[in-house]
Amino acid sequence: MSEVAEKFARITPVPAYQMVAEAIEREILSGRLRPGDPIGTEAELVKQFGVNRSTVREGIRLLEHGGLVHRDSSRRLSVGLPHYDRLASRASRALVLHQVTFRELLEATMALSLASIELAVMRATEDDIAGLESNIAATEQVMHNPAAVAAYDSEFHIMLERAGRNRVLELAREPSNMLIYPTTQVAVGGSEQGARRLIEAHRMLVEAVRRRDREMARLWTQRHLIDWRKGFEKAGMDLDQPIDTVTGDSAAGG
Amino acid sequence: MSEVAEKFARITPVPAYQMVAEAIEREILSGRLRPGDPIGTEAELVKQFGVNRSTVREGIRLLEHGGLVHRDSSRRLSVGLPHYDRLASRASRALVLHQVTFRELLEATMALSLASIELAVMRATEDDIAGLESNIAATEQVMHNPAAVAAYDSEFHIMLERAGRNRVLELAREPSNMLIYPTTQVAVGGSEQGARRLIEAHRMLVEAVRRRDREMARLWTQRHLIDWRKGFEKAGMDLDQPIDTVTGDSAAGG
DNA sequence: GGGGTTATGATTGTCGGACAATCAGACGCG
DNA sequence: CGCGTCTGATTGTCCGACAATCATAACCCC
Repeated sequence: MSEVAEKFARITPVPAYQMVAEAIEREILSGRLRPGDPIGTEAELVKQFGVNRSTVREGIRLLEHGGLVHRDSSRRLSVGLPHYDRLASRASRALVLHQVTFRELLEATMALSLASIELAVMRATEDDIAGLESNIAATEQVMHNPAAVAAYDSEFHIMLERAGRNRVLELAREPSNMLIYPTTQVAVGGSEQGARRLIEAHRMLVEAVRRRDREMARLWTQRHLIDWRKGFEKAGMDLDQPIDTVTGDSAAGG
Repeated sequence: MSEVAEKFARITPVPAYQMVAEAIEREILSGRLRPGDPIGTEAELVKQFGVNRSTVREGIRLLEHGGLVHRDSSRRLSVGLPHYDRLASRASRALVLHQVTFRELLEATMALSLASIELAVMRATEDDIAGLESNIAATEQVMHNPAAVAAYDSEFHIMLERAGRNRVLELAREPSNMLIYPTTQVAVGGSEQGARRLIEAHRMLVEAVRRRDREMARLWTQRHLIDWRKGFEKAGMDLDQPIDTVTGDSAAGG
């Protein structure tokens, strides 16, 4: 943006494997290749691009890693829809590397959750609500297991935001979701009181959604998150500390 | 979450190149390798892992693509901090592939911008404000060039959110930012009136930040986004249409 | 004829070796 | 000290090869 206009463009020799990747990527992004369409075999790509198989393979690896292409049963290549999870896991790793603090996570989650819940209040269907309720029931079953509670909590909020029918927000939330999960475990772990309050909050959130009561939904979202913070503080953690202790391989996912 | 406990774990033969990538990734994520640290040459990695160079290369390509490792001048490998841009570009590509609509983008942007601006009101420094002001000055210089205005607008909002000092939010916003940019160009393009209103809104936002006036900041953020939507509608686009028309290679970036 | 089994070919993952181009660093020269 | 040159190291790309696996077709048995 604020750069001086330079006389010559920078010379950047682009390696062949990268050109292979970009060529396929362009086809996909332009819509000429649609998700599910088969891409040729490696041998075919070798012929098409006129490069060696090693080069093709290096190029394909890039797309495969990014989720743009995907190997279904057997190992044939086909165009895939990169799911948010994949991007999210990478994004949350980046957040860990950047040493974000719990405070940042909390602030962002507060804003995103409030936005999500408002949309959910507007748009949730009966099916959405039924799903949320069965999640709550399942949570009650495992109330004594902090890890399981945290897992169901994570699922609950994902379902909730899906009910809001906004995929941009969904994608925006997911990296933080993955960071929240391990900390919820810590926050709930202390006492059974924690799990109880969590379930109550979930129940009130569903009730608010059912009544289309926006203010009630906002209120309980805030309470829920404040509880989360308190549980976290009670566990002796510092809000302004980077999140790198808790985040084990559990969040990595296959 | 809702799966039955199975007796045996699924058998997933992990290719060697992937193990190479994961091994290096673990070292980085665990902190034993810090950003900037050199990773060995390909030959060294070949010796360490006991696999062929082609295999090592395929593995490295993955990390390199994800930004976890990075080749500085010459082409030596070193650990890199994946910057949000890189993730964001991939995320916004995913959004396009999923055919999100302008309405989704607008809703999410509204929520995220309001959160950003509130933090910016709290935390912006004199330097931040000076930067924003010089951006506005620069925008005025190019008022007649919609593309340039859109570019400065994008920069403005990035600076604004950076002033909020919350990297989680920053990462959450960036994918949508990249989608907004091309549409701003469309929205402003119609009349010079559009650019004028945009600059006015920016000015009021900076003023609000300077006065630490949260309500004023929220108000002008909303106005700014409503203007954006109106400009967009005036250009004859449909809010509930997927965003795939405008999103050219301009957003891809090197 | 249908269901299971076996051969066959295609495809991928991995390997070893090779070479040109390029870069870092040493060397020599003015 | 600045400059060109040389040398070794490193990367990008290529070739050819082989075992393991998968898809498919041919086969056989009931």
